[in-house]
Amino acid sequence: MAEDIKTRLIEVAGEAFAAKGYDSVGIREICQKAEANVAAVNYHFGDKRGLYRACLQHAQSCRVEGLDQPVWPESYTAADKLRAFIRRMLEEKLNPDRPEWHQDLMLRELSRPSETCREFVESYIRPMAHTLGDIMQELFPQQEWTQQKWMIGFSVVGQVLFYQLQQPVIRILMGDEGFESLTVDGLTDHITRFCLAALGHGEPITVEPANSVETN
Amino acid sequence: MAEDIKTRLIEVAGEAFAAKGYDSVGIREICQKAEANVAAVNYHFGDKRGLYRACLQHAQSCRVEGLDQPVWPESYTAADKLRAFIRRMLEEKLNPDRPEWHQDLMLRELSRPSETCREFVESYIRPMAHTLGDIMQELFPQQEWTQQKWMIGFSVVGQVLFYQLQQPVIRILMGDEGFESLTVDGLTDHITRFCLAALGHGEPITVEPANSVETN
DNA sequence: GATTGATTAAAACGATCGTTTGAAACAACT
DNA sequence: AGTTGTTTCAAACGATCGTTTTAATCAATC
Repeated sequence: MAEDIKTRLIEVAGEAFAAKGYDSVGIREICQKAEANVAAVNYHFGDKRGLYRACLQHAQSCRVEGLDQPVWPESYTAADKLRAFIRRMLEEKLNPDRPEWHQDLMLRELSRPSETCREFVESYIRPMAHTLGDIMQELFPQQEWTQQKWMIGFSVVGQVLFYQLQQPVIRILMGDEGFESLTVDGLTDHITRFCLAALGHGEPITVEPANSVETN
Repeated sequence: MAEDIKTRLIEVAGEAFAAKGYDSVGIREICQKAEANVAAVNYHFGDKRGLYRACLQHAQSCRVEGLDQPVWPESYTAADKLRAFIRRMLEEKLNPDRPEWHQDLMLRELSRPSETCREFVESYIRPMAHTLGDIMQELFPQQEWTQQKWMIGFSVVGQVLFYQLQQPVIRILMGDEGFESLTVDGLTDHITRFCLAALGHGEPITVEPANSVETN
């Protein structure tokens, strides 16, 4: 566990907030896990809301690089960029160097309208949308940015986010072994080919016979 | 407002639970809006959790027909069925006859593992997955049901759910007018064509020049 | 009209919530 | 050693939580 109390509190509280929600976590529960006194929260963060804000800020500051202003290799085609974009989104959830609660907390904040939500969208989501929009522009150079391109972007991101937001459902539907047979490589490949084919920039999905994993 | 207190409590509490979460809503707040006494909750539902369960049950019992065991017209091709499936999923959110909180509450319950979540998946989601699986089977008759077909199904559903789960983000990204320019018809058409093209059962998406709505 | 059972109402219960208090512990410097 | 400023601690604060209690109200039956 971390040495200083402020860090410990943020890590413990962030995980709890992400898992159960702001109101469902008491500061006594947090402080007990963080081996701190209850007054530590108010002393270091002002109040509970301040601790929550600190968690959110910490999660945002640790976000994965490469989604907002990525630097692609020269040789990359638009298809390669799309594949890299999708992979990085998927990796963001599974990155072992980063606690899971970071993105969980941010996704929780994004799911309901608030001032924090707006700030997050502008500083975090909007650049991603711009990156994806540039890739789209490369796929359809002659066109303007219309409602349809928003929908295409949402089709890409929606597929990726499904595996992060609906994890419990997937686990029940596919079973534990079926769920754990999903890999970043496999998902990246599927989603990328699915999207490219839909956009006329790749061969349609070909269904292959049952492989080693039987998911019934 | 409804006549009997039990119904009023369920409607008021369900809306609040769906919007803010179980722990963030007090029974005094609920009873005030429902014009009931605080003791009414414990009298009619045992305790707060009982009221919550009643809300969940009510939401589930009012679910839209046609997703679990749909009856397609004889003339429908697999593509037609897929389109109808997607449309009904989209309509489920926008159905004016049904309060929004019904699906919001269910989606909230589905987002975290619990016994209720498992029951919901088995009674509500699994049949939908089966319906979608049958459509897939019709598109690829010779194949067996493998991990890949799960991923294809998730690609379909993920696109639809995005518009329900990420509504605040979409609203901020596209702006209010841009968001409100999205129609069930338009979304159904886009997602259906996107999926069919990806699966090699339709022409790829063609990007058209800017239409009447400028969403920048 | 009295009685019975079901429902509503006001008040209070103990528990827990976020927060504050005031003193103790600690470190750094004169 | 003494002083100063910072951090930690146990205890308690008032407020609110879900729940219970007790009495009042109502409807129906004898």
